[in-house]
Amino acid sequence: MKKSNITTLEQFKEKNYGKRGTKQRDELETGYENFKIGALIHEARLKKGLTQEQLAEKVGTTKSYISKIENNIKEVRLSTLQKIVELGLEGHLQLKIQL
Amino acid sequence: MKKSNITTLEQFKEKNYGKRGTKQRDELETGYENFKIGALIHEARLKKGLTQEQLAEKVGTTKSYISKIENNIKEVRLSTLQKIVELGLEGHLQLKIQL
DNA sequence: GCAAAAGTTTCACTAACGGACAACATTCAC
DNA sequence: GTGAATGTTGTCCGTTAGTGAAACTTTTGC
Repeated sequence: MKKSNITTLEQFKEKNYGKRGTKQRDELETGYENFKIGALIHEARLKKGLTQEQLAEKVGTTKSYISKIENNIKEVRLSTLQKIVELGLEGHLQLKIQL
Repeated sequence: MKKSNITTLEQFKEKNYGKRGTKQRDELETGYENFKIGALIHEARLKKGLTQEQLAEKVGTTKSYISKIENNIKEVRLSTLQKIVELGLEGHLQLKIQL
């Protein structure tokens, strides 16, 4: 495990993604493209300061699967994506259609 | 086809969903839940004044499948949802994660 | 440089699901 | 009521999302 002068998760997140409550810190969005979902999850995971293994455990899957999703090797099912976001990232998934 | 005093599609859409450019007319969003995606597509389709069959044809699928999606009998694949939104509804799909 | 942690890739496997097709039901205009 | 248009439902099948474990590579701390 990497050691640094940062001791709390909050410090980590604030340093890398700004203070809590800012859009930059709390919100991640993308126009949908297959190959961007991986990046979305990847970023969200880092913002939460989690390793793939930790995320996997919270969701009830394996780190190898998380890796494949982040690298867009497997397409995620919407229901699985929801599990990852809600259980793993403790966030909320939102869907928007612009006509 | 139902006949009425409305003669153009634009009139239909304006009457039922407001003027172009308004949020009410152009935007549909939902916190992700399985059973809400159907309603989202259903609403978007009506806003566009399309039948299930017309939508299906534009996307390259069948009306029976569209029906099942709208009624939440089948979960849509993300890639298929994208096709429906972009090809069928001529809209744009957006995905957001709230942490 | 070394070791440990984190991430990637491969392989084998299969239950579950997406999506097609055709038949059926409903709604609507007249 | 009747017929045409629209929407729903049952059945079926090929594809694939997801598992699990192991081997491998990259990154990191010291």
